[in-house]
Amino acid sequence: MSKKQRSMTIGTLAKAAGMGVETIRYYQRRGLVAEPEKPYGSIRHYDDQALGRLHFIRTAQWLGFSLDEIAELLTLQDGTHCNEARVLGEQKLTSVRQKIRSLQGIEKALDGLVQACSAQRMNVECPLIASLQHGVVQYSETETSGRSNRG
Amino acid sequence: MSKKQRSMTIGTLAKAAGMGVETIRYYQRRGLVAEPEKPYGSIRHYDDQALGRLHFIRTAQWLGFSLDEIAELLTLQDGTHCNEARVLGEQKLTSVRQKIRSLQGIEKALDGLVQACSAQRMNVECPLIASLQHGVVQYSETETSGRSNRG
DNA sequence: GTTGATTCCGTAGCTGACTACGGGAGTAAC
DNA sequence: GTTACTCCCGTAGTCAGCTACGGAATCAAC
Repeated sequence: MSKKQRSMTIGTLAKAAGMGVETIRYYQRRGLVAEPEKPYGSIRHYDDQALGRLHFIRTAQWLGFSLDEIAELLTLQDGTHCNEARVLGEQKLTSVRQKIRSLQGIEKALDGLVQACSAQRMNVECPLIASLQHGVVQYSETETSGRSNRG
Repeated sequence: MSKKQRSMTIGTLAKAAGMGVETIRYYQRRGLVAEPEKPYGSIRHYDDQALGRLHFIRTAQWLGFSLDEIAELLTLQDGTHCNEARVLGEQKLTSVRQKIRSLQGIEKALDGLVQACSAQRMNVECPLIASLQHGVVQYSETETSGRSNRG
């Protein structure tokens, strides 16, 4: 059960984790990964636990968690806060499903417009442009792309 | 067929379009909407065409177009470039469908984890946290959320 | 004719997640 | 023992799409 305990420099660690050195240093500044002690006048060394932490972050990011949320997840890391973790997961799941619904609305609208464009032959007006101009597209106010997608 | 040609100040226009004055001025700087002539020592006035332009931008944004892409769409505005517009629409449609697929993968993974958390009763380890730690979640490398979603 | 809101305009700040730069120190290869 | 890479560290820049600030001019109401 004991993984080999490599001792890596930050560059090696970055390569192993598939990310840049600067990214790791950025996570350190954000407090997401620890900065190991620096031997007197030497260079820091990282072990597989550090690598595991980076995988944790990557996977959580993929699941849609922000770095702030990941920091929160990491405080629950001892595994004894399953309820809290589950709540965070459920919230994320809700927002993911919301995004999917929004995107499906967009897909439908866009598909209709593209198909109308393909069908159009001799008409002067382009259906896609026309619908943007005249507001034919009806969208539900559940934003996904475009403005204020940083909330 | 003639819409009433209101003459609006930028504030009124902003209200009508449901956006802030600063946003409109930002679009002007980006060249997305024109800045009307300013009467000698007076204030600029906007008509319904300007409002239409803002609706165009909003709707295109909702469809997933960036402001740069919208600028491109606006050059096709005369309606005679249906092919070009359709190609842009198809590209966007492809990326929207890609995003949906990614999100569905995420939804599935997250749903599994949340359900495992709900089912878990006396076990010490939280399934969500554990899977982040040990990399149980397998994700396809079609990124949607998280890192480098600014490409 | 004064108060108070709005416009004008340039410039600067915000968010999130990086990414780059620069200069000095440490380390590895030959 | 020199060359060339890598590390360290702080600070600053990037991207997209806004949002805010500040000071002067203009306009609307009373």
